[in-house]
Amino acid sequence: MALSLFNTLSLAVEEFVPADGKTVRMYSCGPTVYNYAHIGNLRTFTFNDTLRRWLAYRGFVLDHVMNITDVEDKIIRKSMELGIPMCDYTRKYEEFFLEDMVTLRLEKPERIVRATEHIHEMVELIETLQDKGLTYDSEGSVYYRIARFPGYGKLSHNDFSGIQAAARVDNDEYDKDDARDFVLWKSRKGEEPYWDAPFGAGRPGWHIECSAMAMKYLGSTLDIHTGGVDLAFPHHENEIAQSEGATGKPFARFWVHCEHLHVDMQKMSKSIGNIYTLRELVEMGHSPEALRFVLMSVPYRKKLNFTIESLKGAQTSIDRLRNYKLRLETDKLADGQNNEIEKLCQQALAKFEASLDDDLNTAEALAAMFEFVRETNTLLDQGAFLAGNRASALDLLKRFDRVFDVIETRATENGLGDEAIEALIAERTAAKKSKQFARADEIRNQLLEAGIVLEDTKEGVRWKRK
RNA sequence: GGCGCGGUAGCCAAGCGGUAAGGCAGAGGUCUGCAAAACCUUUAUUCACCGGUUCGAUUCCGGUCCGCGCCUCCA
Repeated sequence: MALSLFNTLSLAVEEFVPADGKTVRMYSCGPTVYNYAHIGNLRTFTFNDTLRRWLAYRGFVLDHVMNITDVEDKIIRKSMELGIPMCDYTRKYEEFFLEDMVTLRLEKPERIVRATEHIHEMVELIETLQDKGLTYDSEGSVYYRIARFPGYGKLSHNDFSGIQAAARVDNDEYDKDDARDFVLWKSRKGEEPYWDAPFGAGRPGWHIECSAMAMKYLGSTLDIHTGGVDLAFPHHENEIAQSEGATGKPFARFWVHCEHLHVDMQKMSKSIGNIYTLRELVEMGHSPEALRFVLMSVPYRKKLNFTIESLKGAQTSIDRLRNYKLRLETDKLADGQNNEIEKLCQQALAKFEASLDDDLNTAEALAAMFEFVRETNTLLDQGAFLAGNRASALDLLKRFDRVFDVIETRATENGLGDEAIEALIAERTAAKKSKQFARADEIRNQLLEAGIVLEDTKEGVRWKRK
């Protein structure tokens, strides 16, 4: 089966091929940088990463753009409260975000673009919409007149025809003609940051940045546009109105949305106090890979219920894969090649690939791996796994890690060097031989404290860094 | 009210017409000086409930109950 994705436009899983057959032009709504990203944000960005990696695995070239929203109401309010220039404030959180991406092993999109560096493009886009008669001015601000855009609601599958005739909506804050209308350009207020524009000083509305930047870098029609489910309406619906209103062409062929993450069955919220950040989890002693594993273990279209328990389970699962890899690399195996095992490798790879092709079914892909690990561990125990089978099993792990990226460690050498460790192991082996088990255990504990775990196998001692 | 999603073992979760993957946790066992690692056995005669279609339904259709999301800012 070919690579397919669930498209919010059609509410169906469709086969995906980039328009030009080769390069995937993809846009992802990025973070608003006014705070640390929480694990819910991170789930969506991890989904972007999985999608990226799988597209690349399938041989497509990526041209992936992600925006950084660095001008927005909350940002303005917070930076003004703190008396810090807006750009200093946002730059700090942008850096934290990029650090988190590295920690979580999220691949960097080809381009990460800031809203404040594309005001010019936004102004031009608004002018185009004005020229087409799709806007109206109100007290220095510019609004989109949705009644002029047929098809509004096609992404969120809302039928707005009923309220189409609605006359001027009462609203203290905005002076809109229709409830669906939204602001493209907000007139300057007080000491807020502003930019000059033909229609007056002010700042861009929330939605315009994505349309302007996506089209600037990727053209009028994107292959894929991604974001969290909550963005489908109104944000993405409005992006469609802006972009298609201006170009008359479909804005994105595929809209792919990632479901939310809950914590302990509840929505994350400040009042409940169940908002976690990557940094907090790492401080608590959990590994970034464990979080990555948890986030990837539930397919992106299902709500994910995060618990600390699941994080611990994820770590155990990762350790299992790492132990298996170590075993493949270090076990003494008899010469030859067992064809049955080669067949198992092929089957596991086929299931792994088919699962991810099927709308990124990461849960099933994981199952394929674990099934393979269990089966071949048994064969390893039985001595049926031969030296000639090593390569294909390791290759399978490598392919798995091209997407999941949780097996390879980034642990750096700490304190003890390899030679010192080998020396201590030799001493312990000698102690064991002369039945001095107390001394042997003492050495093992000493190494454990240094982060070295020993395993006694039939062929001798195997060690690994924790 | 409108649109959409979901209810599968203690927990997470796949499967979605042919008789229940996988992970974690638990119990017992093999191996070991003890560990660790690994393996084996064990944990759903059953997939919220009630009807219907079918030779056959967890999978399709209708209804009921429960939970959730969006419809205002939100990943």
